[in-house]
Amino acid sequence: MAAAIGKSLRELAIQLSLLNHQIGARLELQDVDIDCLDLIDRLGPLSPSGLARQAGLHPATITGILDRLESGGWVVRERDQSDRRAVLVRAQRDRYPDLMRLYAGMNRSMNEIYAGYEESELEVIADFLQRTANAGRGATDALSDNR
Amino acid sequence: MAAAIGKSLRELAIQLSLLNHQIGARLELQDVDIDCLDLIDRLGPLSPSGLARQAGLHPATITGILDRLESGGWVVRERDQSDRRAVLVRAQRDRYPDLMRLYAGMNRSMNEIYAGYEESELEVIADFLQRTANAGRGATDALSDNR
DNA sequence: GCCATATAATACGATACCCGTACAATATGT
DNA sequence: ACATATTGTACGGGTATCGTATTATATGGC
Repeated sequence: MAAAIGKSLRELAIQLSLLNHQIGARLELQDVDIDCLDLIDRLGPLSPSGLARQAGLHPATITGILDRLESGGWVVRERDQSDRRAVLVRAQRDRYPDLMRLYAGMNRSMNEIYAGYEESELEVIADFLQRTANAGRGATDALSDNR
Repeated sequence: MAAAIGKSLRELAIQLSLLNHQIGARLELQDVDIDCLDLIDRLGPLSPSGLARQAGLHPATITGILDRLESGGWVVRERDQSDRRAVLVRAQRDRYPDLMRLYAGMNRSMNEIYAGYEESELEVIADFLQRTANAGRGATDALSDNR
């Protein structure tokens, strides 16, 4: 059973990655841009260097990514009040509908899937996904730390 | 609860994507290369054009990806017997240990997670993941079809 | 307060990637 | 048999990523 989950998980990973790619193409963004936008949205306003650490990318690469995201109106760069060298990147919520429209098909399918489960089962699933995401973060950090 | 799952799912997607990136970097491969290798392994020997369709990429892009995968010994290109224009790409299983070693950390964490669930719960989870992967494929296809 | 050092973000240039087009080889249909 | 379609790849252009250098600001020692 563990093997079946592993298999589905890998399959899920690649499918979500391909979906990400398609959505990125529609918005004239790279897939990594969408990833970064998600990180910015989730981890709140943060600095380019902080984002670089989270995404495991070179700071100079982040500059290019932010240029694209900013010129598309997805984020804004603000001066940090307390440290005038620093920049705070903030997601522009009013741009969200454009993203959600592209996720609409996926969301609809997911709602149908949710409908087929008991609340208690959904709880188990949510917990599992959270644990798995944390495991992914741990494994990623371990790889990037050990050089 | 559905919202919690959606949140965790997005988080999981990005974490797995970042893990993919780290692993790709260790193997001197692009992230998309790993995705393609996975597709080749899962969908069996298939043609470059078939792979291009599955991955939503331009055929010429696939050529470059296969060049990298082949020079690294991850896949081989074989002539198709029945159609001499065509090529069959086959994954090289003897290269798998090198991949698994990089996934070792993630696999260990996953095994710990599995251990915390009943068999019946794992069944629910496996089923959910499979459905979600299918939903992802459907949503991706819908986006790439509609232009 | 002053100066050396550290840190943040980005500009710039080199390398590599992705894709549109062209092309050679082979298959298919009339 | 010959026109057309299809497969895979070579080639060139535009662009992304990253290493390094640079500018601006912060921090710590004296």
